Amino acid sequence: MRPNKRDELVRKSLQVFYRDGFHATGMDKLVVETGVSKTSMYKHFRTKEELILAALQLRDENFRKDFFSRIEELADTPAGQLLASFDALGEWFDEKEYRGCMFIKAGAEYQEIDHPIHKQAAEHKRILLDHFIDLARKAGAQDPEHLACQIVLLQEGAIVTAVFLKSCDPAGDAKAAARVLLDTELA
Amino acid sequence: MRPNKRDELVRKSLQVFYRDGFHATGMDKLVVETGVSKTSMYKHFRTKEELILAALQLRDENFRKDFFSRIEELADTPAGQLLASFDALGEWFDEKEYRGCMFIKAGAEYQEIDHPIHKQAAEHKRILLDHFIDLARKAGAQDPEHLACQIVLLQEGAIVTAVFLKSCDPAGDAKAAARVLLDTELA
DNA sequence: GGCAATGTGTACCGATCTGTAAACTTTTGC
DNA sequence: GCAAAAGTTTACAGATCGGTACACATTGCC
Repeated sequence: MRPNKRDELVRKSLQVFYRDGFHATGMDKLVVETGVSKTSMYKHFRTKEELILAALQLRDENFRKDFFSRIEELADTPAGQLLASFDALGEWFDEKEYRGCMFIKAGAEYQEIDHPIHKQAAEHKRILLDHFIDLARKAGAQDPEHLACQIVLLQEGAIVTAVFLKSCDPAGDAKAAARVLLDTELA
Repeated sequence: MRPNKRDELVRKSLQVFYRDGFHATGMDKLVVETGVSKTSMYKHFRTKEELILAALQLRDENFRKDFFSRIEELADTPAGQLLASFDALGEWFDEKEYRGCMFIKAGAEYQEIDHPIHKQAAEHKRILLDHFIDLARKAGAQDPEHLACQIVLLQEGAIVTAVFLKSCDPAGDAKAAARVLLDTELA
């Protein structure tokens, strides 16, 4: 089984885009950082945009897999998993390579709502929300959608705040808030 | 009192940066959009980065002035103002030019924590947090800092979510969550 | 062995990037 | 009224942008 060059290209491009941003990363830099020749890149992807979309798709798959499986490791009840999501986020924030959410940044650099990159970022957020709506329903919430939206608001807020205010404890504060909301909703 | 060209340049550059992003906005585009010649721009600002910093400073001043004064219009008690912040955000989200938070986007495009632009964005967030800590204290919270952090998490989450999930009601959901947290903290 | 797929290096295209030079025009203060 | 300040146009420098052309090397498979 040979290591597919295409996958390697996407995997490493993802790292560079995450570290340096999309507009700030030129194709020449990717040639150096990925070790894949430009000719080869353009055989796999017709444009830089297509490469970005592939990188975002990989990120989406990896993030959801890691995030959800970590949550399930940390708790085994739906309500517990809703809360455990903040512990999983906290672990992420503590990684020294943490640079915020790739999809928030993608949406920030490609702002037109019809832009494929923006739409892909929005879809990622939508899938996450749906997952937590499902968890909220299983937890027995009176209004699962409402509760899940609030949980997601706290998650997004923590993700953003963890970038700017390292002195705070966004994951801890968000978890405490989520616990109050959860108790209120399940009461 | 002649309209200062420099201020006009910063004001219009701010709009373009907000609409199109920082890396995606070249100086030549700014020449066209602001009507100020490039030579004149570089007389006022030695680099593009300095212009961005000036634009962010203007944004910081305007945002805080508008946000805080709107909050005080909507409520006259500290607790009421904490909640009213979400109504003010909701009004902002409904503007058709809404494109998310300028400082989140600045931090996303300039990610190194030592970068002047990143630091300026972080400072803006810090000032906002301090303001809400003050409000929480005046509202009689047991732990003003903790409550304010949670309020801010909800605000940031709503700001981000309003970009991606227009179908939801981030401001309303966040306000409802804030009310629960406030009642718990003041009980 | 041989062929096709997949990869490579290098050189290049036109456009755009930030930033500068020089000569000229308008506005402003006194 | 006049000089300094502030603004303008035009042109350009050097680098980098996304993307392509072409000739050559490596690999997997039968």
